[in-house]
This record gives sequence, C-alpha cells and structure tokens, in this order.
Amino acid sequence: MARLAGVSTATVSRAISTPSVVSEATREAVFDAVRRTGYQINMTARNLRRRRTGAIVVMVPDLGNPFFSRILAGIEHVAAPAGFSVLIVDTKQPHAEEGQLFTYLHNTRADGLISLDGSLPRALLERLDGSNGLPPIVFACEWMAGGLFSKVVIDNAAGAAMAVRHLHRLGHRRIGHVRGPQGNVLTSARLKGTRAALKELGLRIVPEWFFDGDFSLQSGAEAARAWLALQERPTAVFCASDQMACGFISELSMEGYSVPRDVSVVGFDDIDIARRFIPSLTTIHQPRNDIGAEAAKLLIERIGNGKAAAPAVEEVLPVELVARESSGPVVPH
Amino acid sequence: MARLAGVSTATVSRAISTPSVVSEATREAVFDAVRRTGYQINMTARNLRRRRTGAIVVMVPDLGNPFFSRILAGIEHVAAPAGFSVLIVDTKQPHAEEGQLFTYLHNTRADGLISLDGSLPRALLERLDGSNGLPPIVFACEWMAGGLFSKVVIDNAAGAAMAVRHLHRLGHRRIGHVRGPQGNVLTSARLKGTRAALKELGLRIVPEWFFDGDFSLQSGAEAARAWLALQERPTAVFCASDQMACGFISELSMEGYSVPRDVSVVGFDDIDIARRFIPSLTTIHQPRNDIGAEAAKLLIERIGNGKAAAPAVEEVLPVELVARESSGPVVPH
DNA sequence: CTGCGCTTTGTAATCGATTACATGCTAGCT
DNA sequence: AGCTAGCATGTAATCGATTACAAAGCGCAG
Repeated sequence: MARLAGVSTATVSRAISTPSVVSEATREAVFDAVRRTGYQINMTARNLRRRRTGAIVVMVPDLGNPFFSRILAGIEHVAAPAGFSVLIVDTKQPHAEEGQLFTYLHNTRADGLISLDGSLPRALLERLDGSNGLPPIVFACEWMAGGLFSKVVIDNAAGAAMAVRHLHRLGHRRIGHVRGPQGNVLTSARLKGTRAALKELGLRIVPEWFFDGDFSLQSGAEAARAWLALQERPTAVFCASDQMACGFISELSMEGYSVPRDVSVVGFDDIDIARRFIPSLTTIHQPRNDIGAEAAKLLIERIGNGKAAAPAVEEVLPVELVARESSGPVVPH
Repeated sequence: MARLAGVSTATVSRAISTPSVVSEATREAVFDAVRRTGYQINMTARNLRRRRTGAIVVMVPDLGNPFFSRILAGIEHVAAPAGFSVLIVDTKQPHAEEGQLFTYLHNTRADGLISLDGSLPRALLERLDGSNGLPPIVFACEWMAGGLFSKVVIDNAAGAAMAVRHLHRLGHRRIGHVRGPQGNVLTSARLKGTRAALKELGLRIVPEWFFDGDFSLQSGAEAARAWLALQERPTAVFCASDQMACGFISELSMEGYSVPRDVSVVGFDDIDIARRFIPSLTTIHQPRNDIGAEAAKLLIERIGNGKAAAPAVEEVLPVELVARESSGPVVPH
C-alpha cells in the first residue's frame, strides 16, 4: 500500500486520517493508490491503537417489542454519521445473564452504552464502577434510581395525569388503570401520576380497578378479563402501554363489548398502529425517534469528553395527549 | 497482569483461550489474578491478531417496522452465544448511501453479513467481490436475484396462493391484491403467487383490483381509498403485508365499512398485533424468529469454514395460513 | 552566508493479545 | 546412566494502524 503510493506507511496514515498535514501531491498519490487497490482501512487495528472500539452498545429489554424499534432508528441515525457502530443486546434473552452482560458493558467492547432497560442488575454496575472499566452510560426511556447516570426520558407521571384528566373531562368518574410490570420504573412513575391525578380530581381510588400487566398485548387481554369479572366496573381505563390497550380492547371486542361505548380506553406510547387500531387509540405520544437521537447525542458527547466524568444530565422530552376514538363521553346505561 | 500471576504474557493468553494446554496450577494462578484485578480481555487486540472482528452486520430495510424486530431477536439469540456481536444498519436511513454501506460490508468491519434487504445496490456487491474483501453474506426474507448468495426465505408465492385459495374456498370470486413496493423481490413473488392461484382457480384478473402499496400502514389506507373509488369492487383483498391489511381495514372502518362484512381481507406476516386487531387478521404466518436464527446459524457456519467459498445454500421455511376473523364467506348485498 | 523555523516525510515504538519457535524439565524406555 | 518424547513455559515476532520523534528540505531574515 505504502509502496504503491511511493511513500511510507506513516504518510499513508496521515493522508487518510489527517489530510491537512500532507502535501497536495502526496495526498493525491495516496488517494489514487487507495482507489486503485480498493483499500479499506482496518478498523480493528485503528481502534486498538486509538484505544477505542468505535461501537456503542444498546441494551434493549425486548427486541420483539415494536415500541423500541423507532428508538433504535433514532440512535442509529445519530451514531452512524458520527462513526459509531450500533451493537444491540437483548437483555431479556436467556443467555444474557449477568456475566454475559458484563462483558458487553466493559469498555473493551464498546465506547459507550445506551440502556433502554432500567432494571440492569445493580451489582453489575457496581462491579463496573469498581473495576473502573465503566464506559459512559446513558439511560433512555427507562432509568435506574439514584441519579448517578444521565438519562433521556419523558415525564411519565405527567403523561399519566394527562390521560386521567382527559377521561375526567369526558365525564368519567370511575377510572381504572392497567399497570406495567412489577418493579419497572415506568410502571411506578405512571402509577404515581395516575393516583395523583385521581386524588387531585377527587375521584375514587379503588384497588380492584388497578390491574396487573407487563406492557404486552397478552397482559392487556388478561386485564380485560379481570375488568369483565368486576361487579362495579370503571367506565374508563388508562393502560400504561398501547400494546396493553390494544389487547384490552381486543379481548373485550371478542366478548361483545365495544370501546368507547362500554368503556373508554387510553393508552401510552403512541406506537404506529395506535392511529390505525379500531377504534383508533387515544394515547400519550412519546417522541420515540427523538428519545433515541438525544440519547445517542448525549452519549457521543460524553465519549468525546474523555474521562471528564461530567455530572449526570437529565433530559426530559415533552409528551402530549392524542385524543382519538377509543375514549368518549361516559354513556349512561 | 502476567506479573501478578507470576507467569509470562504468553501463558496468561494460553490460560484464557486454551485452558487445556497449561498446567492445573498455573491455570488457577492466572484465573485468580483475573478475578482479583477484574481483568477483561481486550477484544480489539484479540481480533486484530486473529484477523477477525467478532461482529456480524445485519442490514435492515427499515428498523421502524415491527416485522423485523423478531427476526433480529432470532439472530441475536444465535449470534451472542457464538461470540458474535450484532451490528445493525438501517439501509434506508439518509446517511446510508452506497459509500457508507460499503464500509460496513467490508470485511474489516464485520466477519459476515445478514441482509434483510434484497435491494442492495448491485454495484456495491460487485465492488466487494472485486476487492475480494467480500465477507460471507446470507440473505434472509428478501434476497437478490442470481442465486449467488445463500438465503433463508419462505415460499412467498405459495403463501400468496394459500391466501387466494382460502378466499376462494369462502366463496369469493372477485379477489384483489395490495402489492408491496415496486422492485421488491417479495412484491413480485407474492404477486406471482397471487396471479397463479387466481388463474388456476379460473378467477378474473382485473388490473384495477391490483393496488399499489409499500408494506406500510399508510399505503394500506391508500389502497382502501382506491377500493372505495371502484365501480365494481372485489369482495376480498389479499394484502402483501399485515401492516397494509391493518391500514386497509382501518381506513374502511373510518368510512363506515366493516370487515369481513363488506370485504374480506387477508394479510401476510402474522405480526404480533394481527391476532389482536379488530377484526383479528387472517394472515400467512412466517416463522420470523426461526428465519433470523437460521440465517445466523448459516452465516456463522460459513464464517467458521474460512474461505471455503461453499456453494450458495437456499433454505425455505414453511408458512401457514392462520384463518381468523378478517375473512369470511362472501355476503350477497 | 548562516541559522531559525516551518512544513513534509520517514523511522520506529506502540496499542494488547496470539502464536511460532525455542528451551527446560520430567518421565519412561533401553 | 543416557536418550527421547512430550509437556509446560518463556521469548519474541506479529496483526495493521497511529504517532512521538527525528530529520530533511525550504524560505526568509539578520
């Protein structure tokens, strides 16, 4: 390669990575040789020397969930032009136990980490911190309590409150809620927002109207069965995810109930299908693409800073209520 | 590190990557040192020496499409235990022009490649081939004509024919089709299967009943508008993707039409929401997880083979019709 | 004319692991 | 005892780029 261009390897390297320091003529000669041979730089060698990996890892709780795909697209969109590859790890896969995850997190594998999973084992992060192999981490959507890490999130409690107030405005006084999975930060934030809004509006808080769920379609359907089994039913239900809302409505529909006639439903996320579901879903819109993009931007900035250990930043993106057909005025029967 | 364990770097390396060749005692000493220091091997250096990258690249036409997420999960599921990181590239992102893609494909970036996108620029692959930097490639779902590459696919034409025959069995004689995007291999395979089945069954093939689409929700809705505008409407429509089927039904529903009363609809893919849509979607089920897993298996095998340049393999996975509520007997009006 | 400083290029060390080759040691055989 | 086979380990080269340092070439000012 260097021989072909008639210069030393050092000059070739300079021509490629710092073109401004080599003379016009040599630069041309090198580029010419590059074109002729179809030479491609060896990233592994470059990264070894530069002591970086050129990759960022994204931890996704469940790749199968369409909620995440747009966030990934947002991340990719920012990371690729900045020269970072995006490595994806599904934290809920069976092989992804602590040991495995650990090797991913370690800085010999990636320059930085975006986690969409707020329930990474605490021990893991402490181990990382201890071995000072901790790469910069940014949480997105979900996060870990403690304020140690930067995060890009939405105001979940406010979103939940918006949903409840919307239902109240429509005349609903008996409002239920389908929770997310136990122990999840989003679950508790949305639950808290829901309770706060109910209280503020002077509405009843009835334990039987709070259904278990885990964000999935299936769990929404199960919540619907629980709703059907109630003596006194809420006239409106706020689901902590659109998927659950779809499952809820779907199951009711199979039993001959109709939304919003028999019960109003509000979801959370505004996934693509929400506006095309039947009835179209009233929901809390999250800027999924922006969440990914912001998280990537933040992370890359942090990687650039070197070991500056900047204080944790918290970015809160706006949510908004999108009123569609799944919620309507309360119907006397 | 080596000093801590009281041995040479060579021995440390052997203890870690070929434990069987070092003595019991030294092995223990090394592992002990590893545990105490929290040492993590530097993948970059290892990969440089081994002349591999430890990563496989997956090219996805559109990360935002939930159809792909499960395939990715399948890939990840196989790749991670085999020691490969999964790098994801969205080929439809604006920054992903030929040059960018090229650097991804090149073997200094990844040991192999799975493409879910059958419309990679031909020039790209030729360039790769020419510069003999071509890493093993496996196509999944989509593929490129020419039989040069291994692929893991389903029998799209057969799937389409199953859909048409199903509608015929229900009494439909006027059957339409919503196509996928122009120039896509899936579009043409499914179109071909549709036409072949129509012909075989002695049904009319009416150009106005073939609607343009691009697999998206939105394009399904547009097809519905086209359907509404027809003088003589088909009583059943087979959509080349579930997303389009959902968009189609949704748009009709907004106009006061109901499925399957006014028109039967069959989709393709069996995405998660299909069984929870209202009406639940009759569709052609693809084993998405298996497609990903098989593709990864095939690719990794190929990578292991070294430059053996094995002949292209074609794996065809089974599809099946899942009859649900969106298709029903033809209703006289 | 000499010398300083700037630009451009080459030499060689370096990143951190792997591995070919050499060496030392032990066991087993004659 | 002497010799060989084979195991365990150390030495040093290697992967392919980057970069500190040195040196060469050139222009310009004193």
